[in-house]
Amino acid sequence: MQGENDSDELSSFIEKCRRHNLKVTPQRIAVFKELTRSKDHPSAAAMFEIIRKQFPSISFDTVNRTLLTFAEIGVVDVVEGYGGPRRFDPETESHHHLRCTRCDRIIDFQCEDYDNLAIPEKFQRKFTVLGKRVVLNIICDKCKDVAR
Amino acid sequence: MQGENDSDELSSFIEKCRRHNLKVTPQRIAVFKELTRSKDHPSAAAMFEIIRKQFPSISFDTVNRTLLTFAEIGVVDVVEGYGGPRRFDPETESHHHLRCTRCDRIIDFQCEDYDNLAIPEKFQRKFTVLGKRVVLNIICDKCKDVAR
DNA sequence: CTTTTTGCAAAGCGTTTGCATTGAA
DNA sequence: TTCAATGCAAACGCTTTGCAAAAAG
Repeated sequence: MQGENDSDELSSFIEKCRRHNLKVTPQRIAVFKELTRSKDHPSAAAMFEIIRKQFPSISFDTVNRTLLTFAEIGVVDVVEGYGGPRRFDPETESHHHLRCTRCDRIIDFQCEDYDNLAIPEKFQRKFTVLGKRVVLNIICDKCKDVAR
Repeated sequence: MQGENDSDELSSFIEKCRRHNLKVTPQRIAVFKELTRSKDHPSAAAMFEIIRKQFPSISFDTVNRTLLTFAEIGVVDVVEGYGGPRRFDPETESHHHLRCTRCDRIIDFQCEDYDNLAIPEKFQRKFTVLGKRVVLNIICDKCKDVAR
């Protein structure tokens, strides 16, 4: 059953590539599969380190470019950062973020109240509103106890 | 009256420096004054370009380091970014952001409904919650009409 | 066969660091 | 007089670019 889901996801990914005239290469499949596996918000470098274990000949460059390409077609999102390397979010459905200001960990969460937040009408008139996100800045459980 | 506010702000800035054992240098004052003037979300480079007009001998380095120091003591915030240079927010009171996904412009706005959003109790228990922000992703008025 | 993608290397930004000099307190 | 801050230059990290070789369609 999990196998079914995986291959469904893979098929619709391949379909998406076709729609965008992107060739389906082993490298792109490897990056995609790692994205579906990830529950994190990895940088390109982090993705590269994981993927190269299974695919030693892949280059950092390809991983990075693939992630940027995927961001353009909506396979990943780029998440908000505060100075470090660009980070990607495999979860493209609407959700919200806890962000530890000490260690930069980002934790996804769902919240209906936040999803249902009204967007002020004046903004809808003036702009094209693509989406919204609530970010809660926190000091996470791991960092809270560490002396400074 | 505006002058009164300015010198009030300056005095409390100087006071803040003293509390944090920071020396009050002409460079720091120049950066601070430019911050109070700014309604934008400038990068260190942008701040440098503006400040050097009034203070030609200041170095990029000092501007950058000063902004980082100010971020530590709460004179500025670092705002969420999506890959470009780190950007600073002179407005440190609670507010929310419109963010154009095309040109990266950030527009501040106030919204009581958003300010009043409850923070899920489970997060308050597990973490130290420092603050929250709603980010609305938009295509801004200037970018909307530009052909792509 | 054509066109995109890959891997590599170099270049390009932006940020950070080390250090001698300067200046605030 | 002391110690932090500044300016400069070099180092560093991350991202982007150009290009020849390889692979997808």
